[in-house]
Formats: sequence, structure tokens, C-alpha cells
Amino acid sequence: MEVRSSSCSSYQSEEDMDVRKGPWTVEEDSLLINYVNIHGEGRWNTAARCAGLNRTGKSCRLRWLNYLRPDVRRGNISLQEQLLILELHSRWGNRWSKIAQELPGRTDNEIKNYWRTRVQKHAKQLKCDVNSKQFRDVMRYVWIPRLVERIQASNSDSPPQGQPGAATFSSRVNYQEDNPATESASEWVDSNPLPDSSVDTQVSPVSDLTTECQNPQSGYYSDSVQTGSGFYPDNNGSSSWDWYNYGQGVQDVQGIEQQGDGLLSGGDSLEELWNDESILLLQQHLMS
DNA sequence: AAAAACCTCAACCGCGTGTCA
DNA sequence: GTGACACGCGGTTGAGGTTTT
Repeated sequence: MEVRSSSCSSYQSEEDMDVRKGPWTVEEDSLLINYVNIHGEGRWNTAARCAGLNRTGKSCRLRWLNYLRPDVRRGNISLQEQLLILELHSRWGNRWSKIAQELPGRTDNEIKNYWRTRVQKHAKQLKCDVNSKQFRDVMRYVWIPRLVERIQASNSDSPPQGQPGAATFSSRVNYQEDNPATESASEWVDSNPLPDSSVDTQVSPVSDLTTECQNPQSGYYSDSVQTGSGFYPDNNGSSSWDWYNYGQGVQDVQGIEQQGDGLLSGGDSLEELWNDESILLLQQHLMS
């Protein structure tokens, strides 16, 4: 398809044009793809004009980044990705674009949506604020360790073929090969037992998350939960989270876990880590 | 089978920041 | 210094799809 360039010469402000909004059509997508293939990303207002799109530059940029970009990855968020999101959010808060940088192919929008629809839903179920200490503790001492266990299990049992939303470890590793600067959050945590505002510039060797997960005794989570060292929230960054008594948090949640078997049931998605009983137990604990 | 409730996610909006003339 | 413009980010919305009643 030919990229129209005639409209490029005559500038029309967005106010002058009757700018289109709403869902993109296939033809609009093609126009934008063609334009970016030829001219590259950036200068979105110009792109909108020169590609003959009756859209704002902002809209073009968003469409490209969230949907049309060739490396954008769609489909269910894998367990590994869920783990990364939880870890990174606990460190960086709602800095979605920063978190997205650690999940190649995922967009900030997607991660933000995931957080709002899945994670906040569970906070609601537990009748606590998603930013409350209680919910953070639950995430940190119950949810994340269970996710790690699930990842270990699914990795050691059988290839997670056919599982809903299962991006395999190998795909995760491939991401890292594609993007060597990307480090595993688990590894980061392992090598950074204390909060460190320098994390932004840190580049650690690429790790294979599989290896770490295959060895629960040496894994970060089991160690840290037992010893009270490890994954701390960051009070240096933009996150508003405070320091808190990590050891007490461990005791709290261990108490929850001791209240019954099946606190967290099996399943392949993060949602399935929760069942009615576990929610009830956690609610009771949070009330006390 | 139909209506209501719920969920997901693409897209929009407002605001802050950076750059340049 | 400052105004205009482009860009990027996080919050929010709403249409459409799915599930429940």
C-alpha cells in the first residue's frame, strides 16, 4: 500500500481536522505500519499527517507501541511474567513503563491492565487496600512464594504445553537472549538483599530463572522467608512504600499458612492460587 | 433463552518533562 | 527566560465479550 504524502505539505492543526477517535481500522493500521517502516518511529504528529491518518500523534504513538509494533507480545501473562510483575511492582510501584521494560514484548498498558484487573481484584476480595501493608505482606509472603513454587513444579514436571497462558521458561530465556540487558527479577533480588536506589543502572549477568527455581533451597524466596533477609520494598525510589518489620511480616503470614491446608490451591494461573477457603482465612487474619 | 453482572483491554485524557528556537 | 511543541507516563473510561443468574 502506498503511503500518502500529499497531506504532508499542508499542515492542518488537530483542531482544524475532524480527528478520528475510537478503534482503529485495518486500513489505518496499514497506513501507520507503512509509514513507520519507511520513516521509523517518532515524530508522531508528523506521522499522523504524512501517513494520511486523521488521528492525533498521540493516538498513532499509542497504537504503534501497544499493538502494531512487531515485537509486541500478546496472549496470557505467564506465571514467570506474573512473578516479575509482582516483584517489580513491589519495588517500583505503579511505574508501569519501567516494569514493562523488564518484560520484553509486554506494554505498560498491558501490565497496568493486568494489575488493575487481577491483582486489585484480590485485594478487593480480601477487603483491604491494594497498597496496604497487609495486602503487600500477603503478596510478598504468600502469593509470590507460591508462584515460585508453581513455576518450579510446572518446570520440573512436564513442559507446560497446552496450559492456559503458559509461556514457557524457554521463551523467557529467549527473551533474555534477545535482550541481554534484561535481568531476571529473581536474580536481581538474590544479588541485592538490601534496597538499592542504583538498581536502575545495574546490569547483572543473564540468569536462567529455571536453574534458580529448580533449587528451592538456594532460591531467594525460601531463603529470605526463613532468614528474614531479601526482598524489601524500596523507600528511595518513587514508590511510596515504607520500611516495615520484615520478620514480623514473615511470622504473620506463616501464621496464616499454618491455619490450614489448601490455603492456596493448585492451578495454572495466578487466580487459581486463591480459593474461597484461602480468601476467608486471609480475611480472618487481616481482621485480627 | 434472555437479562444482568462482571471482566478485559484498547484507547483516550491530563499532566509533567524535555527540547529547541 | 519563555513559549511552543513533541513525547511519555499513569489514570481512567467504555465498548465488547464472557459468565452468571
